[in-house]
Amino acid sequence: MKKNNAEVAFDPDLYIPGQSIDCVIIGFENNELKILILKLRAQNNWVLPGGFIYKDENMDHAAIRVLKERTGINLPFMEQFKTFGDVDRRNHSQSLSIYESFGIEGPVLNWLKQRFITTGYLSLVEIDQCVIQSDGSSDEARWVPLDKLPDLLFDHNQIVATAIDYLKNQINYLPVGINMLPKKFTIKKLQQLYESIAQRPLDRGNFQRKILKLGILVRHEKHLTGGAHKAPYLYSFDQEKYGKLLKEGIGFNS
Amino acid sequence: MKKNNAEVAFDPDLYIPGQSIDCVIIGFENNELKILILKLRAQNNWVLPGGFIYKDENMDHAAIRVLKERTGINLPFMEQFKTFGDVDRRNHSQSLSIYESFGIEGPVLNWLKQRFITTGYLSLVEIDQCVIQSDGSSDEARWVPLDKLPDLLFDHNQIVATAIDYLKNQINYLPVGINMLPKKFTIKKLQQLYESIAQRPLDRGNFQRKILKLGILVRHEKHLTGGAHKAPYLYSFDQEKYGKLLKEGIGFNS
DNA sequence: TATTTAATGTGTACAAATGACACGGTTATT
DNA sequence: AATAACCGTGTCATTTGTACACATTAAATA
Repeated sequence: MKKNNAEVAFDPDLYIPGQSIDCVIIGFENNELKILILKLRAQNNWVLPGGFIYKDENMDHAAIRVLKERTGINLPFMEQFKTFGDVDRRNHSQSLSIYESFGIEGPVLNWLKQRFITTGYLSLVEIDQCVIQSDGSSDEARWVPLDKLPDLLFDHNQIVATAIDYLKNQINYLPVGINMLPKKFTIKKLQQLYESIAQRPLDRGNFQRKILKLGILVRHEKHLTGGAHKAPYLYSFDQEKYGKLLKEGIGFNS
Repeated sequence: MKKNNAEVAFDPDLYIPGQSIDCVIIGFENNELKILILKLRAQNNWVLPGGFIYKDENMDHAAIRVLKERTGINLPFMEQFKTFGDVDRRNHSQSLSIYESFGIEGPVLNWLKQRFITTGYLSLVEIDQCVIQSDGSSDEARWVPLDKLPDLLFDHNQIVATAIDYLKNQINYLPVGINMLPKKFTIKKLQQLYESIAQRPLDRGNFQRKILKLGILVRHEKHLTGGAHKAPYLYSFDQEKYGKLLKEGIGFNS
């Protein structure tokens, strides 16, 4: 089997053994939250974008780099949410067949066969702005709604669930709006985003009053829709004010 | 130098390399939060109770075992709060002199010299009930108020700070009262505990109303104080109700 | 041009929670 | 008997949450 660049370049000696990173990349499309998953090359196995940590690399940096390598997505920051350390979190026979299909053997195989503890990182992104470019380890990428997630490898379904739970809890401290929506958006879109995270409907009038009162939105010229109705205004975030506000938390009730 | 049991027994092959656990044990005494720290044997270096993970051991279990080994404290559960993965989180020359003073050399020394990523666990305890029994790695244990913490080794001060922050944030979901107070306690004590976590004074009347309304306290016979005043009532928790309530969260404002 | 449609801005009314403070009753000590 | 400090509860103004309503605006289209 022909080895591609990704395989040839993989030198386990460069990485911390037994420690990995998995990324939960969350976007918002069609009024629902979606997760980015990858199909491993030449297999029918779906996984989260993940990888290993260089021996001379901070873990937070590894999360950013790993995501960039696997998907081409370049983010300045990712949020650590939990470390998963159960012995049996990887199903061993499952792993073996994966490595086999990659044509992996010898010391590299042994390195990969060891037990791994993984740290979950999450990030909120605008799906439209993500141009997925695989490094060869996967041959398909897909944005999947939460309720349509397939069975992922290992404990990755649980990692996603934990991330979503974390997002829901930390909604007031994470840059939800500014990261997941296009620069300009309608208040309705923003409300729908909050609703899909909080998993409950919010009152339009109250939401509007509250979000405008925060003073973090800038109103723009009107939106030109194709609908037979008044076009909604477009807004964008006042980045500076938004950033300051996030530190104390935005007072939404999840 | 005579080797004690702890050293002789230490076989790095049993442990996952490069991965450690550090425990922030939080108690309440003299109306302030205190942290348990250990002084390394034959040194003037203070650290959090910490250790390594067996290759066939879940990480959550390792936290419980490590604490038991280092301090004799046996807890059924600990809460993971963050993983620390900066390259320079251990000061290297500092580490070396420590290992030297333990008489460590050869493969064990090399194993310990590697970079470590550590996962922080915290637990809330009743200080009176903790009988500290060292495994020999430390020769003194001390409960230190937060504002009097000395400089700890490595990034342990930062780990403590992160734990306290986590506790403050999760106050409504952690078994604060039931773990840190004796079985029977006065409402005033409970209030002081909450105040020391929230780091702000609470109104007595409102606190009393709120906590009683939760229906998780059982009132007992009166307290016999030595004070020249009406004795306060003693309460204990209705464990079952308290447990249920914690899942949805107790509505205190930190 | 008139009509339809949906977005917008605002009003209101009620419930619930918060926060600050106060009052009278209790009981061991002095 | 006086005192000290606790206990339970009351009050009341303020804020916040929640649900619903209504009039206005502007875009598309019939």
